[in-house]
Amino acid sequence: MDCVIFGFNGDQIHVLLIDRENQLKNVISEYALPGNLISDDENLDMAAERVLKELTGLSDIYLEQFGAFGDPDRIKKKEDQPWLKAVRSIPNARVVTVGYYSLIRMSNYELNPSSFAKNAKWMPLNSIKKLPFDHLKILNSSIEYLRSNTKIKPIGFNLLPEKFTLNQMQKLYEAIFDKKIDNRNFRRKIINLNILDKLDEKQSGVAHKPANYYKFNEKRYLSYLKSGFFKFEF
Amino acid sequence: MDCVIFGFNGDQIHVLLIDRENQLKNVISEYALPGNLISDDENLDMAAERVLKELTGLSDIYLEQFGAFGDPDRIKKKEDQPWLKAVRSIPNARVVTVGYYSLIRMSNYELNPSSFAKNAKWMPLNSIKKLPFDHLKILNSSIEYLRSNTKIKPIGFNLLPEKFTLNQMQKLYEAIFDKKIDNRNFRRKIINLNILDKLDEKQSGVAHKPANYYKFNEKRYLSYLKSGFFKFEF
DNA sequence: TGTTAAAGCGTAATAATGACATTAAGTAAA
DNA sequence: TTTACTTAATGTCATTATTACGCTTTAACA
Repeated sequence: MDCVIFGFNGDQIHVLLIDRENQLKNVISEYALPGNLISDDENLDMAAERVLKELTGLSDIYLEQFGAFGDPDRIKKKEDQPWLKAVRSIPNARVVTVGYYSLIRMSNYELNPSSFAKNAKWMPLNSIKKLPFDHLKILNSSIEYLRSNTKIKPIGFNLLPEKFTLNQMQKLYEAIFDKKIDNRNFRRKIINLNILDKLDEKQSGVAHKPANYYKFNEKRYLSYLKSGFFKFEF
Repeated sequence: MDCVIFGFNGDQIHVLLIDRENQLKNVISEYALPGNLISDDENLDMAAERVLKELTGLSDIYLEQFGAFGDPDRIKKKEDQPWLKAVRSIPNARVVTVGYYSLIRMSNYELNPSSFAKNAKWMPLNSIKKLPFDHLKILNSSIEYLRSNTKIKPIGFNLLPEKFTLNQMQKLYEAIFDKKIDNRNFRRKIINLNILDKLDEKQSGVAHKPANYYKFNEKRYLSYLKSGFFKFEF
């Protein structure tokens, strides 16, 4: 099971990668998607939750399965062999992996490091060019999934701060779709969905007109998240 | 790997189920989703294609992965034990399965039976109440997936005859969404998508105004199918 | 030749979308 | 204290999409 953990810092989408064992620094990429084997007494979702918890200390986070990957040669790259030999009891065993993706608030993670955390790192999505095994394929697949999901389900709850401005939210959507959005149309659309509550609070200390803060109306957010439809395109 | 193979007969959605070994007729449900283990030299998609081919003789059919299922107790139901013992070398081994779904023209299948085929059977979706293992869960998940997919991608290419009337197509959509659709609005919408070519041919022998036949414009159909957006709701 | 049944056209009211420009509210610098 | 700067926030119009309908057409068949 492998996890693609997306985070947002107000500007760019990032992905949480873990540093592999130190002695293997000579392999092409030292960073990989966090993942783990599934133990006998847990189901797939539980395994994904466990990895996320161990890594970030967070639970109750949005987590969704987006695909299974089982090319016979997914662990056959030459440069991956040393690591496999060091870590796996049967290095060449056929392994099928299930991909999960999660959306988390980067700041949350930075505030709650856990045992694993010192070996993990946020990487800007755009800068990730190499990953071991088929992790690049898995990552690309997760992005595709994230995009098409974002078109039909609300997101942001786990990516934005508790209170946020509409502009921050717009930036998030722009980062995901890699596309500029008209601010007036964005506002109209997001507000008409009725998933946001306008707070009685403004930015302060900024050298321009302060923006109003909003928060998600959790009830409506969740009902959209489940029942599912929703069209969000620009 | 398990396959949910949907078929349409002009009226109801059906699912292709296979009869399990004869000696086990005393188990609660004799029919199950077709599936197979994945062999060492094939990837997941290939395994699904193989099962579909063996079962129906068809290839080049729409086939999509919709999820992985790995509850530790998915093969622990009491009534499933005799079958497992008879068929599996390690009956209690933890097994994760990957679900694929496929859409095929029922008539095509009936015309091209193959080795397996005599043990397989089309069941109307609505009548399937019991299945072994977690196959009911897998089936339900596939239906959900089919529905939400149908909202954003064209379907019908593999479910309808080569030539079909708009009414047949409408019936298909009505069957999938289990909902009546206004015929005038349906027509307008589907026609404006530009995925249909109107043929110079009509129904004959019907006791009412004969309907025009249409076929899919494969090029545009495929481009929608891949690039993906599209909104089809009523 | 009239009855029946589905095909297929049309339209009017309403809702959603896309494209576009200006004013408002703060800080900071002159 | 005035001015410059920066981002927030709002409004409108033309176009397109949606919903909810009614009516005419074309065949078979009695």
